[in-house]
Amino acid sequence: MRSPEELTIAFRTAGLKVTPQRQLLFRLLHDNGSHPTADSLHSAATEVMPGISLRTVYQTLTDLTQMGELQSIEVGSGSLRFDPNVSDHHHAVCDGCGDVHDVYITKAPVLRGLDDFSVSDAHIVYRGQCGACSALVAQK
Amino acid sequence: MRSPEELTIAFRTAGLKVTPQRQLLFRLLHDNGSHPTADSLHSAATEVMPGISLRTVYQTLTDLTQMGELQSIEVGSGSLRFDPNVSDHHHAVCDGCGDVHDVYITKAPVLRGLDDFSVSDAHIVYRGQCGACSALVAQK
DNA sequence: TTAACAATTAACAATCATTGCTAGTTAGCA
DNA sequence: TGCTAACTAGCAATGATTGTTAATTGTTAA
Repeated sequence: MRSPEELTIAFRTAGLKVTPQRQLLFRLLHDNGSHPTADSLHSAATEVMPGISLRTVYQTLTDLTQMGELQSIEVGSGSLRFDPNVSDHHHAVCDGCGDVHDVYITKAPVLRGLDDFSVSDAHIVYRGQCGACSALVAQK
Repeated sequence: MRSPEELTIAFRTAGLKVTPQRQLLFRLLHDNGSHPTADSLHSAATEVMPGISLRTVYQTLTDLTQMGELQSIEVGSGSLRFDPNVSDHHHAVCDGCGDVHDVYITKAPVLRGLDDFSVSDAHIVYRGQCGACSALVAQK
């Protein structure tokens, strides 16, 4: 995802308006590696701007996703998560704490059973235990 | 997933009861490669047994999943899908018709960025166009 | 700088998938 | 056959997300 300044230009160019609410969300999302949900973003936004609507957060997230500035991922936590990292990567979810980590593939998997299907995208979700949670389990 | 007959034994052994509703669902799921949702299964079940509750379908799906007879997958369609194929495999989703296909990996991907994370499971979702949908697009 | 207009916001209702609860029914063992 | 725990159906409740709308506010062009 581009910087708040660049997004401001991009939104205006697309005929969209740049409001204080959106600028705040641009800032909260920029370089955010926590893979937040709409709700957690709304909470963070409320700290700075009390009264901001959850609906507005959803709307902005949808806009950003449609513009390709944000990637939405589903990791089985019940709600969508948003990732400002739109490079080609995958995710590892800790079954202990639920945290989501970025993962990169250096060699793509070899497939069988995809005859007659043209793949445009692939996304891998790894599950397991992160370092901190492994340590917790081991100490018990 | 095992055969309806084997599941009957397994359920009784686990202290669970085998009702007509459950037997019907065992049959509807056995060798079912359509990756149905709870709702589509309920529709199919209703054809045979009018009045069967959606709640009962959910309950049985949960039981089967907990017993390891069923795998539940999320492919971004809004609702969970269930797969009686519990072998180690992945899925390809057609962006045209939404159909889900089974995919097998012959060589696992090589990773970067997973230091300090122990992986217990990985699931890949491929997106693209199935053969039939590719043909439709081409003819336009 | 201002007027005009389309886009946005907040609030609230509505939807969809799923789970919780409960009274009545039933499978399966003794 | 009778008992009891498990199951079913029905309905309420939840959580995430989207639809709607009246009032507000960016943005652009004069």
